Amino acid sequence: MRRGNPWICKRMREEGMRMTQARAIILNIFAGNQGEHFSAQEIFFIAHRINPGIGFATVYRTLDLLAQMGIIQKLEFGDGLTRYEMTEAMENVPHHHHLVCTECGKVIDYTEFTDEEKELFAKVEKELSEKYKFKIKNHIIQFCGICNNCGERR
Amino acid sequence: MRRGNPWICKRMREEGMRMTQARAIILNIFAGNQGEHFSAQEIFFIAHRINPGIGFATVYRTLDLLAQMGIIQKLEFGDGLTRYEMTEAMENVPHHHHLVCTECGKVIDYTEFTDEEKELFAKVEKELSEKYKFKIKNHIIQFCGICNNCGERR
DNA sequence: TGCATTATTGATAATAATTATCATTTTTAT
DNA sequence: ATAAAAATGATAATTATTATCAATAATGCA
Ligand SMILES: [Mn+2]
Ligand SMILES: [Mn+2]
Ligand SMILES: [Zn+2]
Ligand SMILES: [Zn+2]
Repeated sequence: MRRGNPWICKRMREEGMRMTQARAIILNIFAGNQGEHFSAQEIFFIAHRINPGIGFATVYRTLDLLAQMGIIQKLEFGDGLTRYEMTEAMENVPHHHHLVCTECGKVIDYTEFTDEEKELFAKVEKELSEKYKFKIKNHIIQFCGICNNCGERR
Repeated sequence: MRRGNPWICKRMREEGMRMTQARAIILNIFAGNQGEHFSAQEIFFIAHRINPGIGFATVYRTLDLLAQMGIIQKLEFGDGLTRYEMTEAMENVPHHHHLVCTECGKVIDYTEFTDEEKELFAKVEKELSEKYKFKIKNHIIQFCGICNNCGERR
């Protein structure tokens, strides 16, 4: 079986870690499902279908590891589950923000940013960094409200 | 004992709910500690000091209720605990965003927004609302990174 | 290719946060 | 004061996540 993105393999080897079957499978799940926001359970079930030997603990460990490495990012949308998606450090992953429906939990990604928006954000990050001596690595932006569906059935 | 903000009492009565001791105590904790981000446990311990009869379940129920009413807001900063703060629907609560240290968990509130920033945000919300038919109620904005303290000890 | 070393795994138990249950107590309107 | 209903607190039950540890698989080298 192909053992996933060579860049990731290299980074792992450099830190004395190994590219294992379980890790490759989980990475593939993320790579093959752009735009999804997976919980540990969801990853477990999908991985389990591919290799029924895989255990729950490994899923949690791998998610932690990949998050540490900056390959995936932890997200919480208020439904009590931690969710994960690939970061834009990975190729083909566009920068995006989220719309979260507080009624049904639906999450919409959007990627349309005006130049004005991008510039302003860069400026704000720079100012905050300096003012608070804070090394900003990324931002999480969610607009919370009521989605199309939930709005209608009122 | 004073039974808290009349506006909140009124809203509760209107929906057939009652302004109870426990609720008043918890509301007071929030009102008296602007800028804190309390977990259920923290609220429980403080409330317990004021009235040792108060129970854990009531704390959870009250936090849920107040969040439903839009008086407090749920926040998750990635430390596994759900936290709460008063919303700007309450008087004396300024609109603000968060800086979150991914190393030690420290959270900084900041309230300095330029007019440019505010205008742009209003515009973006409006455009998103229309494009995705999404009633936006509020937004959660966090800049994640490494705080002053954690940065130095590297 | 076979082997030794050691990171990783899977099964399982342990934690810890949150939710559900239900008899008892408060609140509120009369 | 009283009756009806909402709310509470003690406690058990769930549920997500972590820790443990013997067994397994990945890696570098002979
Ligand atoms: Mn997303
Ligand atoms: Mn805050
Ligand atoms: Zn919805
Ligand atoms: Zn820090």
